Amino acid sequence: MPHLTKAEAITVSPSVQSLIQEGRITNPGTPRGRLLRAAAHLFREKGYHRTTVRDIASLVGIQSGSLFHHFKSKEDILIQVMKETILICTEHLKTAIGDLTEPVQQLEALIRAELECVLGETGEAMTVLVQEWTSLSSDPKENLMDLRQRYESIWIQVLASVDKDVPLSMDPTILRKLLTGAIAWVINWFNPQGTMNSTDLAKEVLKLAISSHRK
Amino acid sequence: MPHLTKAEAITVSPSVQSLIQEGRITNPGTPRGRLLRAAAHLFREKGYHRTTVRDIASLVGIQSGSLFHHFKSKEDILIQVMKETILICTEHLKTAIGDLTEPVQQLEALIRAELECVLGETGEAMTVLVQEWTSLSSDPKENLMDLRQRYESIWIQVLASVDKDVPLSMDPTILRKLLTGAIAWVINWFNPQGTMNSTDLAKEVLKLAISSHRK
DNA sequence: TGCTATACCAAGCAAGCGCTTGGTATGTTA
DNA sequence: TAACATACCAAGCGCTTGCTTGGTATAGCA
Repeated sequence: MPHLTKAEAITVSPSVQSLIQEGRITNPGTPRGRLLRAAAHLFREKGYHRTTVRDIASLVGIQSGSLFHHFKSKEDILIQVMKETILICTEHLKTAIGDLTEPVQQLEALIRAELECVLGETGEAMTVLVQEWTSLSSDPKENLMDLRQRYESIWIQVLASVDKDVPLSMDPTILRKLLTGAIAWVINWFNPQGTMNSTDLAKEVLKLAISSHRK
Repeated sequence: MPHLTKAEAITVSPSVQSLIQEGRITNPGTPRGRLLRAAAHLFREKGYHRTTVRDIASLVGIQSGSLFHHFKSKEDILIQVMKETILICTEHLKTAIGDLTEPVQQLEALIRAELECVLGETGEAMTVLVQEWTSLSSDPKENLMDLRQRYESIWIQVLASVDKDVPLSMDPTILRKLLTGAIAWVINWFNPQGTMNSTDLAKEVLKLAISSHRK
């Protein structure tokens, strides 16, 4: 990400495109959208606190002060990044399931989708979302909590349907929390350019969840 | 942790006590030790970057400047906290295995021990250790990497011996990475005061690892 | 052509940050 | 008892931070 200019073509998936058209997320072609992309990138690279507003501004080629024409504070940027990240990832989950009917296949699709979200451009935002949770004021917190809830409900629903089919090793709620951690952590060790791709990794994670083991 | 005074009795486990006597970690009764404990506590509570040297100093009741009599920089404090945390947790792993001979029992003991480390006082330090890894200069990094390697080798050894006994669902190296994430994440959702204690949780995590499932 | 909204710059302010300095009190050793 | 090491204080320096201010250029619309 050398520099974000107006000329740069922004390619997004169809599902994200519909989110833009509905006005649910910012168009990445607009100045505001470019700033959000730059912020997400930097948050991921060096974390929220070590990223300065000057860093973000210079990445899109404007002065740091001009940034506050688009956002009312640095925290506001974080909130927007978090919000749009959840929306995009929720959309990814939905399209990943698509018209798959087999529960286990749905689960594998969910795992792969979440892996790609974590490894993707806004990966850090998901971690930051938890890590910086305490530093948010309560108003945006509720909004985000609601969005996160919808995201999680997709998981719980699929896990429950898998459970009826192939008994899971444990309660879906706890399993989901453990999987969340396992998946979120891959950002710290997994190299998508290595011999193993995200599809392979998804199959491994699936093995964690599905097992015929029973106490 | 209202205030750390000299008078306060410091109770530590026998294994940690031997580490102190060997001079491998700082005595928590000394000023330096009290500062390290305060720092670990604050790093866990609000992260490394949001913790100021003034925060740490005021928690032990000294001026912020006096802190630099004991440590040459804030980063130095982080390094020491990381170092001692790994040493203590490695010791916990060893004593957890104890004289257990059954590999699966050893694995369960390891899981419980790591859970207690993560949920314990220095829990954040383990996360910070990864999160702030990039902000360290290369010299202390190598030292810490070596300590971490020894910690991980205990896990890999036990997992390999389990594999011979009860086939694991996947390669021990990958399994360990996934488990690391699952366990590290519990800090974000698990309440040790709830109906489920860390021993129960350890049994659940064990189920993730052990299964008769094979592709 | 004038009006307004958008997008930005140049300059800088107030607060907070890590860290330094010069000095003091206390206890230990020679 | 002199010399020294340890543990600290009081004051503040230089820098970075998020953010503000007053003003300008451009474009669409009336």
